[in-house]
Amino acid sequence: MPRSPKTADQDVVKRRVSCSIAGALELVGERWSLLAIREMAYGVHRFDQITGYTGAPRNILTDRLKSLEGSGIVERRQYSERPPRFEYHLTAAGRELVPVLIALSQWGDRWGHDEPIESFPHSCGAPLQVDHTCHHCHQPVVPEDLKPQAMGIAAH
Amino acid sequence: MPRSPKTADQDVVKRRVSCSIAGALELVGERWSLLAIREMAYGVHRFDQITGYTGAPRNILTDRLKSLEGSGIVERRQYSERPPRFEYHLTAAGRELVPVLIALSQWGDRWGHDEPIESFPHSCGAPLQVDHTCHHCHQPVVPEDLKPQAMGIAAH
DNA sequence: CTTAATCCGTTGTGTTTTGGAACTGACTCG
DNA sequence: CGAGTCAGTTCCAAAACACAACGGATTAAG
Repeated sequence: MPRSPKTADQDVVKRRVSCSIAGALELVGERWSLLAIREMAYGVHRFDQITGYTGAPRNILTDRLKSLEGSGIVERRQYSERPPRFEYHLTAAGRELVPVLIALSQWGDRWGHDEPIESFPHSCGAPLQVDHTCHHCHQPVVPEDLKPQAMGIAAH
Repeated sequence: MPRSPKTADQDVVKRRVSCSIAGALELVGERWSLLAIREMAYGVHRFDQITGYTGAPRNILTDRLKSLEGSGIVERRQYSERPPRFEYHLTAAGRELVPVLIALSQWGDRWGHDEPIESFPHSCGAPLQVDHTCHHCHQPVVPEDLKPQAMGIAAH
């Protein structure tokens, strides 16, 4: 019986625009953006190096860096006057994307289709494996925590 | 002086292909993919509902779901025989993307350009704020942990 | 029985975004 | 001078995208 219990559907669009995930993806969800951010997090700050390491086409990277700068994620620092040259650095907002990168990398380690890669070592020496815990109750955050009644979703 | 200390640059491409972040982005980095995954994590499993909530064009969503199914992130379950109808569910791989979604949403809450949104409540009741800690040493993971000597990056 | 509506797509048609490669320009080094 | 570096820009073909319309299968309403 393909007939659902009829949910209010006027606000179909409301959820989309007022969602932090969609909002984040609007700023960093385009191709190459997160990879460029990864490079800067690694400590790579020069245009040519970023293109080289990410594989991003130069013109695309130009665009991405420009828009990331516009979003306050990247800061453009001039390091040479007379051939005007710039370095790209993460702002505080950019640095706070690192958990996203780490989460992606952990997932990629486990489920990516490429050969198994050695993961980063944490500063403690052990291979980094991140636990996600609630700041308040210190319990691990599980997938079901994303499935809340919040935002007026009828239970399906 | 725009002159770097000359680094070996033959393996410029090596890093890109052998990176778990890039690998993950190849599978879920396209537009609408993560939003569709978000919906399934929320418990929304039907085509029309997913298009409605995400705003993704139908044909694009068809593509995305197909490719996510091919990557083993989404499972297509038939729930009606004679008008053949399907539901889309996350696999284990898909469910493990939830930390990525949560990290993105936390970032979006703080830095997204839209109006401040109320965040999810955790199951403990408090507004969810996630701590990222090393599974071994239980220390918080900080941005600098991503900047390692690993992967043969010369210090810049 | 006829008409409308739901649900899940597919097709068709333009627009936008990409990717790749070549080109510019201002230097630097030997 | 000639080769090399660095950071872009420009050009163009190819791919991805958005929108709207169409379709078949079925159930609900009048």
